[in-house]
Amino acid sequence: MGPTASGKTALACELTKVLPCELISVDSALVYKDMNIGTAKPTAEELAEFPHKLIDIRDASEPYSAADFREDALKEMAAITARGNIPVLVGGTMLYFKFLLEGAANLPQADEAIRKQIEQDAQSHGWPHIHAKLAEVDPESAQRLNPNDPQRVSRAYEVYLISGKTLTEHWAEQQQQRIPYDVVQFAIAPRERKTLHQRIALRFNQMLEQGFVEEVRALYARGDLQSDLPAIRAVGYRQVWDYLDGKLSYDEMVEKGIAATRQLAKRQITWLRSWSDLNWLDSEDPKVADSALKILESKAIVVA
RNA sequence: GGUGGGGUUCCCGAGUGGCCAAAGGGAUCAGACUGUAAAUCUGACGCGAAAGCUUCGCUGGUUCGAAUCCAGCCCCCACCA
Repeated sequence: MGPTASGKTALACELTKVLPCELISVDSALVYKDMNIGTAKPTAEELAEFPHKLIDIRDASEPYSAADFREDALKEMAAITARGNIPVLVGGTMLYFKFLLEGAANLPQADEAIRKQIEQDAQSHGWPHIHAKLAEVDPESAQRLNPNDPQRVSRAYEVYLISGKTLTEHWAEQQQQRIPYDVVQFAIAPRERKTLHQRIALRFNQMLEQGFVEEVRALYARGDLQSDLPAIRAVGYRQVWDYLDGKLSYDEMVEKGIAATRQLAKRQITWLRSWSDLNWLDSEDPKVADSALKILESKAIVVA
């Protein structure tokens, strides 16, 4: 795990060279096809040499969720261990890691129609109004949620409308579901925030040189994609989309794209700060892979 | 050289005598996170633990009191020459 632009992919590939392991991507953006440059997806050559599971498994118009991920990842892990290999999960979507490690309540799947209905209600009466309605059925959730948090308020209310049971009730029924594997967790990041910021800016500019705008233009030209889709809201894609829409100048797009990436990285680091049982690695360590291997040896996971 | 507009806290930008350490936005920092999570939301944001101290181009003045009024100076922009 690690913030964006910290060198996760490179490290994972290094490890597969020396260990009998197979890679599983833990990334909410890499699941989408035709979104390669802006997601810093491993290249076709890299993927040929180091195959990753759970990449390119959705069209940009299709939703994917943390629960989908948990299910998919557990399946892949079972298959990999059955082959006698070690599953290596690489990525920066911390909620996915959390779901995989700790499980989640048995909640109803998102319902587009109901979501739209709530959205419209909010449009005319404001989110605090929805929050108030939520408070009537699920005061505990309402208490916990900020009235201005459209996503969570909507979800909590949606859960009730779909299942007739509140989020609070679902949570109460939740059972412990620790992941059935021995887990060694690594976090990789540069020691200095400044270094990470430099890497992010450099990489964003490289993406542009590699044709990022053209990649988004192709998605834009399809005509069936909307700016509110999860895929199009991804960091960088959102800004280029706005540029193509004429809402941002090119320079503004670049500046905002880089800033959004920094903010993403910051949120990822916030997750990791309070994560338990982490082995921290330094992005700038030229021998990170060796450092990681030493830790694995010390835990007798791998024999030198 | 002339006329007009302008210089505000990291950036953009409001503020025209006290209610101003100064609206709002951005950036940044910190945090939250249970089926959208590369999402969404929250807090801090001149210095200081506080009392308080120092800011609105510079210098001086008017005033009980100035970012706001006056004078001079320095820069920027537009138009004229």
